[in-house]
Amino acid sequence: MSVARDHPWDLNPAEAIHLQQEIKKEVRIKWNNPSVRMIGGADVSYIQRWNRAFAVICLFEVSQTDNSVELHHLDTYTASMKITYPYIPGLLTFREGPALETVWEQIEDTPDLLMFDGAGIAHPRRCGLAAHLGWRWNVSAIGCAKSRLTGKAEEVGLEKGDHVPLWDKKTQIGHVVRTRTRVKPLYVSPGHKADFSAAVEWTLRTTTKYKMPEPTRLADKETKRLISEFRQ
DNA sequence: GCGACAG
DNA sequence: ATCTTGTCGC
Repeated sequence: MSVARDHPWDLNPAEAIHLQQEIKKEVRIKWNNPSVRMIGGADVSYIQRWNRAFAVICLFEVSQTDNSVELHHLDTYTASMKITYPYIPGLLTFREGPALETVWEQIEDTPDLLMFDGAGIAHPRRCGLAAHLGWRWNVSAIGCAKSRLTGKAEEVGLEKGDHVPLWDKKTQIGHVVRTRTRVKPLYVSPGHKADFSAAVEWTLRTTTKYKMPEPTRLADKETKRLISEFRQ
């Protein structure tokens, strides 16, 4: 797939923050996908001592059955590269973006939705990983983070499917979503070309027996497999 | 000034 | 996120 909007990745933190503030103005949280036929899950793992990242996007075909869906794994695309950018809270995209984009460029068919392990607009400048890369690649994207970057929420119910809004001051930025009963909830937010409902619904629809949705869960598993192959 | 802080 | 030994449970 092609990159719709380009910009340099090697920005210092002040420049990166300024760019996020510009991108934020162009991120659209409107869902306009009548049918979802293909979903991608994206994730990155590292070998710390080699400063090396392993990025994966797993593609799934979606078959609708009533309220739930079935996912059929189609393809796994991968990339590995040296990491130069440090982890700075709020600037994760500048660390993981280049590796993920190398994977994205190998994909031939446009997914209807991309799911990321990280924040969408639930970010101090509304420009988390899923918002930034969704905008750059001009694709619908949502963020499913395992922990909170920013925002406040009421306690969420214990049952699978329970969810409460996540707020920054008086502005909603996402939801806290219980994807498995009595298991730590996810922090779900729209990235780009997706709204709050689509983010929550597709997160729940694609979650089966683990807390993470299958697309990002498989992508994570594949990054770990790449690392174990690389090590030996 | 002091915590909080996706991965 | 990674590193890292053991432990508990299906």
